[in-house]
Amino acid sequence: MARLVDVIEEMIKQLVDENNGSCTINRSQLAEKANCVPSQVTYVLSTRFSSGNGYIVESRRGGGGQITITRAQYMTEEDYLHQMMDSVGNDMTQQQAKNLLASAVSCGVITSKEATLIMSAVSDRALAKVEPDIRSVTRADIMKNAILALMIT
Amino acid sequence: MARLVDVIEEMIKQLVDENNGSCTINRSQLAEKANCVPSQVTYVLSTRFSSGNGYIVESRRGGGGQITITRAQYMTEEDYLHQMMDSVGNDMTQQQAKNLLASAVSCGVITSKEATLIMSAVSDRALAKVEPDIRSVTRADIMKNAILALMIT
DNA sequence: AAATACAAATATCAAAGATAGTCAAAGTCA
DNA sequence: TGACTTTGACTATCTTTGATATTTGTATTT
Repeated sequence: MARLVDVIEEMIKQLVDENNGSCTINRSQLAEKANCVPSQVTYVLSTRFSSGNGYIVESRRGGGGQITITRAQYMTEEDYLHQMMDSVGNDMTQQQAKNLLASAVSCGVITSKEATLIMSAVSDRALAKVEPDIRSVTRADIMKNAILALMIT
Repeated sequence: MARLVDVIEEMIKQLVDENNGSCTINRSQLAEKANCVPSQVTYVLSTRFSSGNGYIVESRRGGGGQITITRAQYMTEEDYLHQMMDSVGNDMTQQQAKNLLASAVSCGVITSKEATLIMSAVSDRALAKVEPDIRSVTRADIMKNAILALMIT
């Protein structure tokens, strides 16, 4: 009963790992392997492999079309944090925060302890008493401040 | 004729015990087992498994959604962090937060980077959009979650 | 060679489905 | 009476699916 998104995310990460940080896939073929519709792959790419997550995704349509996923590796810590900052919009869900931090940890930009700390600060639990309609905005504010703190330390 | 809350609390605690201090549940399924509405589970989690009670609760909505409950295991700086936790009341000013963190740093319980991180999360700036009358309460909530995070890392 | 038509991909977007959270009203108990 | 519990309707978030749009390569026509 594993989530499809997790399965696909894992498949892509493995391909990237196996190929020295970059892989090229055919969307329909991958979808067939994962037994899902092609747009599901697009969804996974946009939620788990965005630039805020430290990946570059390039694609081409038409005959012989393909998608190339590259893990950004020659990025300085400062650049990474900068991208991270940019990818935090006006608001942010708990899940988005978790994904963002997980990627930063796996890139070695922050420690898992730091990630846990930040996550604890932006969790729904911590923000329970903040009015629901500004919670996501507050989460984003806290996240941005935290990233800033990481930059200057 | 035990109360529902007690039944559910016991079920969850047993699961946590059986699984090495951490378990993942499906809210609806647990509710069905306990023969109650799903929101009752949420109620139990918020009244009996709060961070003040030494538990961390994380959740995810949507397909394959789930709730993970983890019991905090205190480590070497247990006493200090515990005291720290106790000293955070219901609410907390920015200055109080700063003082608390400063002493923790000087005791070597946390690094100054960690302190900066936490401070950034509870700063007035990060909480600017939270209504003033619940800002201090929110700050205290975040601080308690952060201390808890330090305990389990 | 340029224009056109067609086929072969990927992208987009919105609806439907699957969970969990919120909130307030009603119930219960000391 | 007041604090805690129980319930359920409504909301928020995340995933899955599929119809439609867009882009690109290639074959065909002029």
